[in-house]
This record gives sequence, structure tokens and C-alpha cells, in this order.
Amino acid sequence: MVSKKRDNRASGRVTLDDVALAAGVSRMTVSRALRGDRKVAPELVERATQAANRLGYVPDPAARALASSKSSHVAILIPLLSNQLFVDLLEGVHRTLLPAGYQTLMGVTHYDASEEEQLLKGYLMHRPAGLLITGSEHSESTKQLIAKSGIPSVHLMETLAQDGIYSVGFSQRDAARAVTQHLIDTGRRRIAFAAAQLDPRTLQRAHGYRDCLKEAGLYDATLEWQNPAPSSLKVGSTMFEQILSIRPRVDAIFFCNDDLAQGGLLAALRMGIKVPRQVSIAGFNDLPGSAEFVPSLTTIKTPRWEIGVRAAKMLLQLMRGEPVAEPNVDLGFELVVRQSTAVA
Amino acid sequence: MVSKKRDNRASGRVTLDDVALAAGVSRMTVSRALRGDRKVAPELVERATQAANRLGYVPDPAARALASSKSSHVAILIPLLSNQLFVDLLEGVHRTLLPAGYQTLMGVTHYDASEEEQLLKGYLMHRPAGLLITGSEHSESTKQLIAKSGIPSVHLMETLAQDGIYSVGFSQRDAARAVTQHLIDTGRRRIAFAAAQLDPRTLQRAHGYRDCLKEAGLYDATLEWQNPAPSSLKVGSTMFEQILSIRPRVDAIFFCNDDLAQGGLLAALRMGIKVPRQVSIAGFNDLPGSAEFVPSLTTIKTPRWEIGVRAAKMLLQLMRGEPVAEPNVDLGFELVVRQSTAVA
DNA sequence: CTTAAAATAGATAGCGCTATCTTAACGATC
DNA sequence: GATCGTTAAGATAGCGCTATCTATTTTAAG
Repeated sequence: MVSKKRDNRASGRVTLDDVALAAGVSRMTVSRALRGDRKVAPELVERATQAANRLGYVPDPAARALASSKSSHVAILIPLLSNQLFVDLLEGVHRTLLPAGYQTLMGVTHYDASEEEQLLKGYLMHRPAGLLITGSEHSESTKQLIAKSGIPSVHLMETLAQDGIYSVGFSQRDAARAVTQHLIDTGRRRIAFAAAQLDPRTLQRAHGYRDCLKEAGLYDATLEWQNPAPSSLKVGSTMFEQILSIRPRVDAIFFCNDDLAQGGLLAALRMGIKVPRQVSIAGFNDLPGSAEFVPSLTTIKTPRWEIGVRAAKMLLQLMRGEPVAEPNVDLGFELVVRQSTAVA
Repeated sequence: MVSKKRDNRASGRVTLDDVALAAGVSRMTVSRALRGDRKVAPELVERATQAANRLGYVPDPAARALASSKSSHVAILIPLLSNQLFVDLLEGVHRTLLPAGYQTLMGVTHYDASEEEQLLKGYLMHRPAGLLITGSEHSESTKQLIAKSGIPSVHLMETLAQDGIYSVGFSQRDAARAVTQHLIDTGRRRIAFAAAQLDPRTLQRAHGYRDCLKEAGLYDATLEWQNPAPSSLKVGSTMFEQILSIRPRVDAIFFCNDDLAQGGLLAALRMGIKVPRQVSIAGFNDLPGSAEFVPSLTTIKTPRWEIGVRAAKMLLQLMRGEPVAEPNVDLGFELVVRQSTAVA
């Protein structure tokens, strides 16, 4: 009746065999009962779970992974942790995946394609059950690795309607367009664009800015400022000073991230330049502090937490083999108008 | 000569058996050669590694973990990711552990003891090879779990000379004392202390503040302000307003974290209060932006990146069973004097 | 009722590694 | 030259699970 049990009295570990013995059923039945797999008589499920609880049984993920060739890990690749944006994303993912029994393996790429590839290789060897990856621009071999691995993947932060690709994000371009339009609507005409980092999403924002100004007949290529350094308050300060010393008649600056914009506000303060009187300033992402700054900062509120949650949910569906109704989700954005772009 | 090989031509996976067959040695020899375990003839090591590379062999961590009951995971528990402090810590850990072949499993406790315990249980079931945990104050059962698990552990951020405990950090108390002394030295007499979050390290800083003022005969318990809300610019602004409305003659405020202090600086700006003329402001941690603020913020520069690196190195030694020369490392701190505490 | 089909529990056989026991080979020792 | 370490390579036996096949019911259909 009962399958033979290995003699592991010595080891401290409680195995399925122990539980099976205690519950008076086979190891397999306990395994199925505990996982809710197939049909098991309710009474046996009850006996199995009780025995498991009583003995303090804890499944061994390594054994599980080996036997089923499926791990309980989800790898997530993000560019940086020093941008609150990605922290929120991660938090949303974590919060969703953990209760579902998945561990999050986080890798930081530092916006470096080869580092990304390296990390990916490392994670793939762990046979993760799923993969979350920021953005859609990756090296050719990175794309191949993902495709060949056959591991369910969801792309974060951007929306891309491409066959067989899953993504959750919003249109960086439209968001930038909305900011620019707002600056135009509040009477600005010489609107500069200040970008740092120059990652794909930043460049998409540049497009949005450009499109909008061109349509309004206000585009001036010499008002686009790009700095490849990582985004920071310091860089924002420096760029503000540069822009105003070279183009003193600029009447608005759209910084492509809030930390830059905050740096810009501080530089203005230092230089005695009135915001928004003389120059209107807008940011992007609505990072902590932007609402408290003096003046408070107009920005785009991005749903990064929600993106994390939604992407994780989508990944769960993919990992379970369930159908995904909407493979490319656009969660939109919100223009938050504050003092820094009040009408002059 | 060659041990029998399982027939797995169908599965895409390259196993040790494949490598063994190709190299013309036993599976065990390949395993030992690849791991550098015990003595293997140099020639065989060469043959094994070549065959492994040629076939693209990648070890299976799950099988490894199951067979050796040791995983390649290190769990790290931190309170928050929204404080740059912990991001830097994590980065240091990650950078050190990854090249050594360990994966970092990060858990965010949100300063919640029960959440910490929950996460810990989850990680322990994965049998991590090591554990990094922030601080030394934990629930009794958390401590027991760690002790009983027998997993090598290092505590972060604080120094605690306790038998059998490993830690890397610095004295929060001494650092707070240094800030307070600096405020006294620059002529301040009514020095307030503004704390949020009220985690153990914040309270240690409060002690340092108190000690220092008592020694100088300047201590006034009504100048200690504590707010249990999470630390943020917003809370800092609010606390600054409160303090100055209730105690208008305060001539210095020591905020226990830079984000609070930055919020304080912004509130001062809004209220038209001159810093440092009327009120001197100091922070803690030297977070991004503090050097760029107007006025720039006096603060304590904490070696969190180095703490991460050092703790990870110590953990590596522990995991390898190597002796650890110094079980409790104090990496010190640095007082960075800037404009916000200039002599009035 | 009989028989086939569907459903459930159990037995068996690994997943891909490593720990450990054996064996073989080679000197060193007296 | 026989005995005894010593060392390196190989054979064996699992680690703790799950996939899958088999045996046993139970139910449905004729």
C-alpha cells in the first residue's frame, strides 16, 4: 500500500516521504494534493495538508526544479536602481510575483548591452520560469537568446505591437508630446529639450518633443541638448546653466527626467532666474520631491508601479500557459501641472 | 572504463555525461575538473574543460543544489529600495557576489518585523548559501531562524561586537555625535533633532545627538522631533514648518536623513527663512542632490557601497569555510561640511 | 448485468548533479 | 621483493521531488 520510504531519520529535513507516511498515503498523492494537481479525493487532500503542516514540511525548490525542469525564479533586468522609476517597477513586480510563489532575480544592466547579455546568460542557465526585461531595444544576440530559450518574457516600459512579443508600458513619445504641447499652450515659444543618459526611452521622448514643436512650427534643432552622462541633479544643474548662458532667450525647458529638472530648478535659484516667470520648467516621471520643490514641478506621472504589477500578472499567465487577452498593454500617463510651468 | 551514459539525445540539454563521453573520462572526473575539486591530472582537466566548452556545457544549478544541498543563492534583506542608501548597499553586494558565482535574492522588509520573518522563511526554504541582513535588531523568532539554519550570515550597516556575529558597518551613534558637535562648533545652541521612520539606526543617531548635547550642557528634550512616517522630502518639509512655528528660536536642525533635510531646505525657501543665517541645517547619508542643493547640505557621507562590498567578501569567506580575520568591521564615516551649516 | 470508458491512487523511473566508497596504480619502506 | 600507504580515477548511490505508466476503482452505457 505504502511505497517504500527512504531511511532519512538522521537528516533534519522533512520530506514528502515523511508526510506520506504520516498521512498514510503515497508520496505521489501528497505531492499532488499539496500542489492542487489533478484530482485528489478531498479527504486525502485534507489528510495530506494536515500531516504536512504538523510535520512542518517545506518543499525543496531545487528538487522541484530538477524533477520538473521548471524553476520558481523570474529574472528581471532593469537598467538602474538609482532611478526611483525602476525601483517602483521592481516593487510592483515583486509584490505580485512573491505571493504567486515566484522568486525575483534582479539584474542591473547599467544601460550596457553587453552587461545585459552577460546577465541574461547567467539567468538563463538557471532556467528561470519567466523573464521581465526593460525596453525593447536589445543586442541581436540578446534577442536570440531570449527567443531560443523559449522562456515566457514580457517587456517593460514601452508598448510595442509586434507579433509574439508581450509588453506593458506607455507611449514615451506621446507623453513627451503632451508636455511639449502644455508648454506651448502656456504661451512658451522657445522651448528647449534637455536629455541625459540617452537611453531608448529618452530618445523616444525627444521624438515626441520634436514632432510637437514641428507641428506648431516652433522647432529649432539648436534647442535640443543631449548629455550622455547618467541622469542626476548635478547634470540637470549644469545643463540649465549651459542652456541659459548660450541661449538666454529660452523661455521653457523640458527636462527628460525629474532629477534633471530638479537640478535645473536649483540652478535657477542659484542664478536668480525666476521660474516660471522667466523660464518655465517641466520634468518627466513625477519622482519623489517634485511636488515639494520650490516651485513645484510640472511633470508626467508615469504608472511604473502599475506596469510592474501588470507585467508580472501577464507573465504569470504566460508561465501557466494561460491565454493572454491583450499582449501589449498601454497604461497611459498623466500630465501633472504644477507651479513651474504657470503662465508667465 | 566509461560509466554508462543515460540516453538523453532527445533533450536539448548538454549534461555532464555528454562532456564525459566527449572527453573520454568519467562523469565524476569532469565534475571535479570543472569545479577544481580535489586533484585531477592537469591533462584531464584540460580535456574536460575543452570538451565542456566545445559542447557548450552549462551546469544545472538545481541539480547541483539538490546533490550538494548547497545553493548558489545569497539572500539579502533590506528595509527599502526607495532610500538610495540601500540601493548602493545592494549594488556593492551584487557587484561582489555575481563574479563569485552567486545569485542575489533580494527581499524588501519595509521595516516590518513580521514581513522580514516571512521573507526570511521563504528564503531559508531555498537553502541559500549565505544571508545578508540589515541591522541587528530582529524579532526573536527571526534570530532563531537564522541561528538554527546554520547559514553563514553577515549583518549590515551597524557594528556589533558580539560573539559569533559577523557585521560590517559603522557607528551610527558616533556619526550623529559628529554632526551635532559640528553644529555646536559653528556656534549653534538650540539644536533640534528631526527624525522619521524611527528604525533602529535612526534611534541610534538620536542617542548620539543626545549624548553630545548633554555633554555640552545644551540638551533640551523638547527639541527632539520624531515622526514615524517614512522618511521623505515631504515629511522633512512638514517637520521644518512645525519646528519653526512651535520653536521659532531654534538655530539648527539635524535631520536624520538627507531627504528630510532637503525637504527642510525647501520649506525654508518657501517660508523665507535664511539658511544658514537663521537656521543651520544638517542631514545624514550624503544622498544624491545634497551637494547641489541651495544651499548645499552639510551631511555625513556613509560608506554604504563599501559596506556592501566588504560584507559580501566576508560572506564569501564564511561560505567557503575560510577563517575571517575581523568579524566586526567598522568602515567609519565622513562629515562633509557644506554651506547649510556655515557660521551665521 | 456485462463491458467499456473515465477517474483516481500507487509504483516506478528518472531529473543532472555530487558524496562517498572502491579500485587501480604507483612508489616508498624495511 | 613483499607490504603498506597514498593518490587519482571510476563506480555507485542517492539528493527530494515530479512525469508517467500501471493497477484499481468507479461510473456510464448498452
